Amino acid sequence: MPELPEVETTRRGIEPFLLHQTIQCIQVRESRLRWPIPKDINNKVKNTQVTAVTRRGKYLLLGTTKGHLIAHLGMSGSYRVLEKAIPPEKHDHFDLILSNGTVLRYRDPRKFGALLWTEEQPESHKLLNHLGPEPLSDDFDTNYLYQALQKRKAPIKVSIMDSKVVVGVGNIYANEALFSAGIHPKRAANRISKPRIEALVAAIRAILASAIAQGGTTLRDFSGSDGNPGYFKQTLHVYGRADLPCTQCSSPLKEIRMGNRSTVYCSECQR
DNA sequence: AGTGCGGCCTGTCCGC
DNA sequence: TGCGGACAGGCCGCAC
Repeated sequence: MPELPEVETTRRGIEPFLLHQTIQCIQVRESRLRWPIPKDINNKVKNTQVTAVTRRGKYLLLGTTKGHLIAHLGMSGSYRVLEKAIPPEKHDHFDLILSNGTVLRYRDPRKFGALLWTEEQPESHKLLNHLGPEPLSDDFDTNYLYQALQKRKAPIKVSIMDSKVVVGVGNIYANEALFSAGIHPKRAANRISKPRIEALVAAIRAILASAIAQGGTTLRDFSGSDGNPGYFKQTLHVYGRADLPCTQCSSPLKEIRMGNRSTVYCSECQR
């Protein structure tokens, strides 16, 4: 389940192989992803040059001389770089083939990922134009988050996972950030004091930044490997630890469902 | 406009 | 040991 750090690690891993290279074609074997890969995508990208490899939220953006490829890893997607084409395996849904022979191969068992094409500015695209600030940018600060939450009486956990509020905070890191900030996941978003919001902003930034830093060290070489940055060995204090002792106070962690998602917290440390 | 939920998909795990 | 079913989860798109 790629969270923002995994997506950023992927971006950094594939960028050196793609930048300034010419796309020869895209070979699609399975087009039925989250949305169908457009049938004419190959005509669009053929012979274009990659001018930028960027990220917005959990979307990867490949800028070319004619438009942008918008990619998403969904739940189980991964890219790897091959020096030359080798026989695809199960779930290897498409290859982006460069004119120098390098192949960017996409694998995604659950097919929740996406590959789309747009000729408008990607930030104007329907999938991106509603997105809130990047959690690691200067736009995401205490004042911003506090203001954004004032109209929301939904639980804080649901709110920070809403990409209109801030992008890239998935279930794992939402649990961890709330534990770190000492905030109960069910607390109404508009009933949290500014100092506590400040702690939450700091927690979100710290956790994501640390995971990205570890991704950078974990991932030596995107070429040849399975392309999966895998799970960072980052210590998870609550996620996946239901009924185990709190790392801070030793009382057993509780698990509830919120919006059909696993939510783990310490009822002593989080209020 | 904010909120809640269905649906997409398949590997993994659990209970019988 | 085999098998069916629940579960996991990002996030859009729709209903309320």
